[in-house]
Amino acid sequence: MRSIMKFSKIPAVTITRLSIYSRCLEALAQEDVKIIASDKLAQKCGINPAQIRKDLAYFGEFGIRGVGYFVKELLSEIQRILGLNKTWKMALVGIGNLGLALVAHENFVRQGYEFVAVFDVDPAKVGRRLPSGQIIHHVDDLDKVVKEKGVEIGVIATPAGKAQNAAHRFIGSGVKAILNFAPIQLQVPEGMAVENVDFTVKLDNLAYHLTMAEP
Amino acid sequence: MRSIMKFSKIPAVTITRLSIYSRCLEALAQEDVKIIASDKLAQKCGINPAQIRKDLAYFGEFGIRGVGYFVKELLSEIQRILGLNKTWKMALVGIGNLGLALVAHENFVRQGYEFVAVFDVDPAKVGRRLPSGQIIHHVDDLDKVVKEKGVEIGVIATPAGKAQNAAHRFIGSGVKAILNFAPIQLQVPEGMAVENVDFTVKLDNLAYHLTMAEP
DNA sequence: AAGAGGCCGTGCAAATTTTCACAAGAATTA
DNA sequence: TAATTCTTGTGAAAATTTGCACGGCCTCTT
Repeated sequence: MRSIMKFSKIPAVTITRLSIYSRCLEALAQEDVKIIASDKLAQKCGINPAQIRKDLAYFGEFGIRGVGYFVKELLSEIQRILGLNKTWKMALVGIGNLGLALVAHENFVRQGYEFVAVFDVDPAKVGRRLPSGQIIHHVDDLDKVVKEKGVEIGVIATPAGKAQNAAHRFIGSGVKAILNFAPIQLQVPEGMAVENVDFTVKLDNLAYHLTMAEP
Repeated sequence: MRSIMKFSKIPAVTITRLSIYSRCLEALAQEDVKIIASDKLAQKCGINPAQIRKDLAYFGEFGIRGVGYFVKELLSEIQRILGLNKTWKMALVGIGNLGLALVAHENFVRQGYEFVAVFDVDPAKVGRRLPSGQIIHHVDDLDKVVKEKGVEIGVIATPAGKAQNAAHRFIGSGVKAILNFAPIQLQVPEGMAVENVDFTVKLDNLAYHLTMAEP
């Protein structure tokens, strides 16, 4: 199955939606809902029901006709598809306000993501230990520490000016995926996966909406 | 012009890209670049040059054939389109690690966004003043304070369980746009704009990529 | 002043993504 | 067992989005 999937192209939006479905299913499981139909799930997610069924169809058949989907089962299938049946090791560069908040964020751990190393350039910070336990390393040691700890995902929470440099270090140390909070477009080689989290882009969307919606 | 635009449908992705162009243009202005061609800008943004020209074409003609775009001029036009020629007033609910980081984040101010009020439910927090100056109000006073201060955008940084409640309060007080950091799909009435910032969705994309790219 | 080279704006085709609509399978009832 | 009622999985159509390719305008050179 995996080997087939690997060559068929699945839209990025589908993966994003799978992730959203999993959030909804988690909530449903919490409420002790056993079975759900695509219509109901769609309503919860604000998505067309056919879309849900089609997204799932890329990966197999998980429902029962006339019945729906078993919540727990579907959740677990989606998590398997996304690759969440393991703990992913992350490293963070940039221990500012945002960086600290990220490390302290408990959602990550619940979802199977863990910060195993943190870095900064500020000599005043290097060597200190965070409340969550990690010792702050200097960015110059990134390559060494990343390899030692087997980091798989790099997280960049530096100011914009330092972000590309951080990216280069991650690239050099063999990390293949980067989550970037800096408001710039990182230049990375083919095959690297980069996801940007840019609050101000989202705010700009809202500002545009408000501006257009005005009377 | 505005009144024409209001009825023609512009794709949400276009707005998002405009926002990205503006980040790139800001960087170029910083480097004192005066003029840029769509090809160069496209390269910087990782986007097709025709796409850029087409996105801009929704709103007018901003370039000079045979020459390119004046960086500062185009930047200012895009900012005008997005509605950034004013300061937007935001309110934050949820003064946890993430909330604190957001309030302290200097990028917002630079981009024309300002937190004019902050809220929490924790009695231990209510009444205290943040380093950035805002006094923490109780969420029960949200309606009153939001109306007093003329808040236009609500930001939710609560745990998932409290997010829908926060949204209801914003809706009730007449706020028409919400930036949601909680990992749930908010239920809101027609006409409200909601943008979600969900780190773990982005991480799931990376996890999927890494899983699929494996040998 | 004419010619050459560069780049924007845009019609049109291609590709992608979403949505519809229905056959097929599962449970429930008579 | 047959009829009824659900809801999935999926082809095919519709809608949207992207990318090409070229006419037209601008500047610079000769």
